[in-house]
Amino acid sequence: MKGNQVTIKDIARQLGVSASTVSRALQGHPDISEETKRAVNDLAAKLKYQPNAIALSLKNQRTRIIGVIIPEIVHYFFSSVISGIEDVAYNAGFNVIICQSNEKFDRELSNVKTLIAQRVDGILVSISKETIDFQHLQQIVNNQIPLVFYDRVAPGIFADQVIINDMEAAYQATKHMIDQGRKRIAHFAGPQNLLIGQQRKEGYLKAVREAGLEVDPRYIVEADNYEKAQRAILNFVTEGNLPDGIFSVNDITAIGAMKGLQKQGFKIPDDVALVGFSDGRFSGITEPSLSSVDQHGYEMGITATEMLLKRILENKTDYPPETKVLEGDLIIRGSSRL
Amino acid sequence: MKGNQVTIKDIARQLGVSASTVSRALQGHPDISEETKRAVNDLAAKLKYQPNAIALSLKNQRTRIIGVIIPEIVHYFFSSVISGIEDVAYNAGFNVIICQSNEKFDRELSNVKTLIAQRVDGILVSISKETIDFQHLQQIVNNQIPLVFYDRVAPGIFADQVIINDMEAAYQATKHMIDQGRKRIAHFAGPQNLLIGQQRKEGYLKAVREAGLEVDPRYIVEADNYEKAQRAILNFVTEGNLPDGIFSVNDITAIGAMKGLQKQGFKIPDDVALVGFSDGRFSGITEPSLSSVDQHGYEMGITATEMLLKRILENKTDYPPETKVLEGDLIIRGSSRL
DNA sequence: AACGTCACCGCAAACGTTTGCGGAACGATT
DNA sequence: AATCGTTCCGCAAACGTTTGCGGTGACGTT
Repeated sequence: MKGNQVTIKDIARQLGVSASTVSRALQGHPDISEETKRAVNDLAAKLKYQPNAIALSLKNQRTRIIGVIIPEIVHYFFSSVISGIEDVAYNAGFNVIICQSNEKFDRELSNVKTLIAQRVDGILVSISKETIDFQHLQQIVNNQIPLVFYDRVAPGIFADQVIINDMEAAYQATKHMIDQGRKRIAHFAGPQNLLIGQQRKEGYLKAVREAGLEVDPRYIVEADNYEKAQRAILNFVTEGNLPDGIFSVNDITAIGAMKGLQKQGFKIPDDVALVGFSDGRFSGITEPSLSSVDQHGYEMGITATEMLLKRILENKTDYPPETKVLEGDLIIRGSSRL
Repeated sequence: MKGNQVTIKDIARQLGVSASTVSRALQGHPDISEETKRAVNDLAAKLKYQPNAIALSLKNQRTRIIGVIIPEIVHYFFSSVISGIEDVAYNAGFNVIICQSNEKFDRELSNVKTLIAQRVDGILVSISKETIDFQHLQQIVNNQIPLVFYDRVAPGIFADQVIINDMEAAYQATKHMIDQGRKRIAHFAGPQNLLIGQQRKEGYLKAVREAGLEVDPRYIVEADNYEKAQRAILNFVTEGNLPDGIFSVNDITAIGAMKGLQKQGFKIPDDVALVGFSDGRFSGITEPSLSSVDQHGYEMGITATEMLLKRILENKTDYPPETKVLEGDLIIRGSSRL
């Protein structure tokens, strides 16, 4: 972009008319003669004129851009969400600016500032694992920029949100193993400052308690990635208290557990049943295939963006925030089926 | 964005000074008295003033935005690339607009128009599987917008590109199986209008020929996804000409082959060796784990963005295009090790 | 001849910011 | 008293576009 892009003024100059005439001609305004319209449109096509979206944004006070803050793109779930967002945005004529927080609070902060500076028409946020202060998000609301949280919401912020029914899904996943006769079920939990971490643990606890089983604190381990899962498995083995079922906060953790157990010579699901969360491309591929909760990332992206676009287009300032709860579907595969 | 965002004018009005004074005060211009500077900065902080990036873009004729066209986000390789792009862009103070072509030519066309209209400072493109006409990409060059292709390049367009040494990597992958004594090696090939499809096939052919093996056309199948691989396997089985090694154009195809073969009761790697391409998160997870070529998506994103930023920042119009070739690393795992 | 009615088009302002230039006020120097 | 140098600030233009308003000329009607 160094000044050689064609503008309305260029067309006007070459045709010896004013910029306003060109503008109106391009819009088919009735005030302009057919002859002029033809000349303008022909020249515009010849020069491959593209209206300057920046000038339009400045004039119209809207950018037709929506900003997305995402913890990490390289995750099946999150990239599915982006895909859903992008599809809906595209069909509505909106563009998408992606900002990755990399699970860092500082970067999330910077992302919010950037998106506000860019005057995006709306923002979609899933907060980072580190985020416990929410002033920057409040700032979005204060600036009257429509805001929708997806998956990981910020408590206390008056905004729309779309989540899945984490507790219920976690309950179903755990109950499923109990129904198969498992008695000592562990939970590999996520960060407890994230609502989804709390909810999934709650669901697990509910199922365990409801079945009259003992809640063993040693069976609740904070482990939310491959390596931590492997270490947790080793701990179980060395301490001699291996569970007979594990509900993990996500798939990659479950797979870490699977690989760890198999390395130790244990059989899945015979010795230990496994259920993950947020059904990724992995699940069908492991041996045995992994039971998991399908989190419907693509649908979540679609839903969140639709909610956001609704806010943007009807731009009402009175804000009765809405919460949409998607159902997570437990998909039973080889890792938990006897 | 409906006019309630704080502008320089708001600050100026409240302080009874002009907009120019506020602007200079915020930049620490020496013409402005310390007293005024303090007043301006205090008020700006209090009102949480954020400079309007759109106005700046219009004035400066640069947006500090780079546009990315990507075939499909929901792929480990492509999402890794985005991650690399986003990291470099962020550190350089640039934003990233993502456009997904969904492997459709029409959508790619529309994406290009959008990015030009948005007057992005540079564009990164990996072309769709359908793209055989390149005028829209030439349009980018004509508009003097810096352009870098990554992974899937467009022939005949005078622009930078970063690719991996597909032929060599494919050659190594195939040769590796030959070295292990395989004699009847098949290739599951990608679309041949994509350079990467051609190159990987070339590498395969080179290794086969070099070993003095016969090139059997029945062993070269156009199959680049899970389902097509499964069908191809079935064909092999029913026709009774099962290969003893398969080099696939990507991992998901290799995994389709693996699952298909296992379902038929064949042993991997004993009966058939498998090697995939573009090492994803999958590879370590299958049973047996999948040999693959690590395509270094994250590094590719970094390299491409660095090349692009260089073009943007030095903004020279004379264009000796550069091609960077990254090395793909063959990673040998259980699926091809005897 | 005076007026009205069209059809067609241009002027200028506005969006928010930066910046060259000019100018006011003041003290200091001749 | 006139001039000069500083210090500090405002005016206006520019980026590309849209749009209300006004203007011009041609033609028809009285």
